[in-house]
Amino acid sequence: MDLVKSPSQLSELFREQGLNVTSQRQRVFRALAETTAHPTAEEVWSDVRVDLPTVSLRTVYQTLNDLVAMGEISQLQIGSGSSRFDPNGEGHHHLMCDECGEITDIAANHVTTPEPEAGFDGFQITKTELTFHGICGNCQRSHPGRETTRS
Amino acid sequence: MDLVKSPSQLSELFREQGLNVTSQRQRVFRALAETTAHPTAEEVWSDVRVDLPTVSLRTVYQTLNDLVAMGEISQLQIGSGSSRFDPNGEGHHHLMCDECGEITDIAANHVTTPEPEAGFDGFQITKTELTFHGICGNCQRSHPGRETTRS
DNA sequence: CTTTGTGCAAAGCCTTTGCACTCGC
DNA sequence: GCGAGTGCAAAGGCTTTGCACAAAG
Repeated sequence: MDLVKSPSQLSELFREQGLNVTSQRQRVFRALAETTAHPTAEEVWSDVRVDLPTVSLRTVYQTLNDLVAMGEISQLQIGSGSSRFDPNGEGHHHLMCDECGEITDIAANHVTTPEPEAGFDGFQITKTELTFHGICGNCQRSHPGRETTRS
Repeated sequence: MDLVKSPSQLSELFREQGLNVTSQRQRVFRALAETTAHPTAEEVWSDVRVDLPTVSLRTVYQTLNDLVAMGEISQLQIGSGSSRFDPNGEGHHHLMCDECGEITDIAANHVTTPEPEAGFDGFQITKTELTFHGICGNCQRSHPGRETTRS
């Protein structure tokens, strides 16, 4: 059930294709292995920049596209905004602040993942993702209690 | 814990503000009461058009904006794409096809909703949303077994 | 010297709104 | 006649890519 190979496997693959394995590319590989379930290009970028602050978004797209071309990850064109890229990244859930939009990851083992009863109309479930909506600590501090959550 | 008033309450409110309650507006109210947790304007539109096929997206935006202005719903500018509007809409979960992006609702009682253990860093959870990712029946039929889910 | 990376700017797409007009009460 | 609704088209924002040049091995 893993979809994305480890950074070293991907490196190997790149070499096989005659592509150099640069530090930027390796860092993208790692980002894909470590980040959230379905990151956008920008999320990958921001993760990569932790270690390589000068990397350009252009390069991230490039590498992501290369990976898509090789069939190593898939590009999901979903809904409105940006594409999301699909590595494995099992075991993440989300805590999302409805106020500021910040998303925090939660390790899966902090929560019991429910199993739905059987497939719905032939739907084959590959991944279960939990999103807890609410107000993050920061936003709660900013304003005592108002519009978004009214009591 | 309900955030959005019932259609009739909202109608009343509109009248109080000196605004007419038209069929379009009422239908938007109902859509907000019935639809998914955080619908986009377009999702509301598409729901409304079930009954009022000629309604314009413009009108939906108008009504939604009115409601936001009156503080009855909140507009969440999250991530990249379109704003989402926040009514109550408790009790929905999602089945999302990673292939075609189709989203199906599941009634909450088909699934046991897990409770996370306590708040994470002061995060106050107001809503738990489950998203099952996978491949829908249609997409499975389209191609026997390939890239997106590899075995 | 060739392959990558970079930065900017433009292309393209999508959501959202402004405008001018029509409709219904 | 007035408040609302409609349709279109334009504005605006965002993601993604093309290009020309710089850097690295």
